[in-house]
Amino acid sequence: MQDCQGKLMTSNANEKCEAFRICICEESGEQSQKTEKEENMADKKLVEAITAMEDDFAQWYTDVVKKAELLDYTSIKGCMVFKPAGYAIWELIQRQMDDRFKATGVENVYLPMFIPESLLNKEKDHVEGFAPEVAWVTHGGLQPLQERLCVRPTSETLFCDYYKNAVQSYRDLPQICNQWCSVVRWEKETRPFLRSREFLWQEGHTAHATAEEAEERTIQMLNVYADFCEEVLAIPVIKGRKTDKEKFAGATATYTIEALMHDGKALQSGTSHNFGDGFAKAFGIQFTDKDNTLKYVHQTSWGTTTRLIGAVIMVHGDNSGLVLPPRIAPTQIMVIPIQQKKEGVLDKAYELKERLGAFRVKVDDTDKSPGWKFSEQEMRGIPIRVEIGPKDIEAGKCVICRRDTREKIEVSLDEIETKAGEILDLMQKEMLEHAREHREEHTYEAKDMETFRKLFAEKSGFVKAMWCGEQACEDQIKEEMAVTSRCMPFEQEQIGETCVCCGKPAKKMVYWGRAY
RNA sequence: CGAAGCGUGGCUCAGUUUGGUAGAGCGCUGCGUUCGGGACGCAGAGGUCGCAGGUUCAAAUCCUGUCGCUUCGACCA
Repeated sequence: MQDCQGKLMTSNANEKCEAFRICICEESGEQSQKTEKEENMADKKLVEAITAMEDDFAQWYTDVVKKAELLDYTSIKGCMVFKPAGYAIWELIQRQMDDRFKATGVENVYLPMFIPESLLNKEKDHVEGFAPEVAWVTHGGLQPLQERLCVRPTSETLFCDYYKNAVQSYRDLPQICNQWCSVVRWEKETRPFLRSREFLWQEGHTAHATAEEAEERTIQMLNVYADFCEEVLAIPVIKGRKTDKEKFAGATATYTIEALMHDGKALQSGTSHNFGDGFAKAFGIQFTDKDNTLKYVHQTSWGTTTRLIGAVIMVHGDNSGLVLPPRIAPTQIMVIPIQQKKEGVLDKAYELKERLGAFRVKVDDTDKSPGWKFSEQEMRGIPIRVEIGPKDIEAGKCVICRRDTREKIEVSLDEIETKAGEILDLMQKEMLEHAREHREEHTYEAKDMETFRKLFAEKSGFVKAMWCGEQACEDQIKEEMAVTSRCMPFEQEQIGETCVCCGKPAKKMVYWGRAY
């Protein structure tokens, strides 16, 4: 402890102070009052490393992204380097989501990244929605192009162009395709993972013989997303339908999953659209049905993006950095040897790694101090670490420390595989529970405008309130307090009889919030 | 697109007001001592100061222009 005090004074590597403080509280409760002075200093110095989320959530977010080495900026605004730690998370998301897609009959395809302007222009609402943010290719080599090409902001038009030829008969339906790719939207303001000019995503596009079948697929994929978020990302979501004001350009209905971040702001985490036959009519996608009549197909599209990584950061992270749910943690277990130069310590660490081979496990055998390695593991969000040193080896045990609770658990070396598995499972489960508790605590109800205003002035979170269905009320609420309707949830509650804004008879209960 | 801030070794920044031999800490390399919550010593390497003009005997510093990044708003995944 004296040692650390000394370090506090002389070092400007700061996170250790926070870590030290927490360690004291854990190991011996009665010592907590003696360190008030140290705590002040620790709090002050910590700010330089990872900004406390209570002080400045946006800065905390950026700090975590940098400290966990997920991304790097490049010389182009809004275009990021996904570093190994960041890309590995995306790969795990991709793999697990893709498995769930395939289980519902989805096939993967790949379409070009360029869209001729004339093709983009075919569906009026669609082009109006995206025109302000498309990037254009005007030259091929040194020659100007006859027709400029848009870099896809989304691929509805390309899929339509493809389906137009691929679909002739009812026997060619349904078409259930998905592609993993990147798209470009020239955003003014960019933020790592949440809003970049080029981003990675998947976009599913389907064509069906009937409206019912299209609607069924739209909802089915929304459910896939919701289950994925909860089971894999440990993020609880609200499933619902977007109002007309918020729906996708060109869609007849947009469904969404909405998640609540730690700072109480909402994040649209995935959308599923039903296009009806609007695109089919604009693009002429017709088929001959069993009754020998020509019909238009009914289409859907659905997408999720690397924004999900931003959601994970903002739902689970804390002031020591990233906290990853085990299922998407590129490294689930970090084995940290103590006094690794002592005979047999490293060998034991490698042996543990072998035995934990069922998990994604690494040994930190760098020559950094153990304290450094602990902080590093925490900033990177690695779910559990295994501390192993001479004392442990002698006692035939090791210490497992959980990232989310920082609980230290002594485990006999004989049962490390089972224990590690149990702890990871428990952590995955409890992270979802904690996120759900947080959302419940930050979900409010308003029956009248006064309460509604007060809630958004004083609290941060979702507010459930009734709505008449008129866009005028949405506009007024947005104008007045920068709050938007997040969705009309599938699970409706009758909070009141009248619209929170205008007082006319209410049609739907709506989740309102400030969004990312 | 509006507002603010910032461009100086890999990183964070000082130096710019008042022009005069490019600095610090961290990181990096080597050797040694350490190791249960960001250890320490010694020795090293590394920068045409965002870019382009201009003023001057002399520019990181003054002038003009330009490019870029970050944050906050409006718009959007």
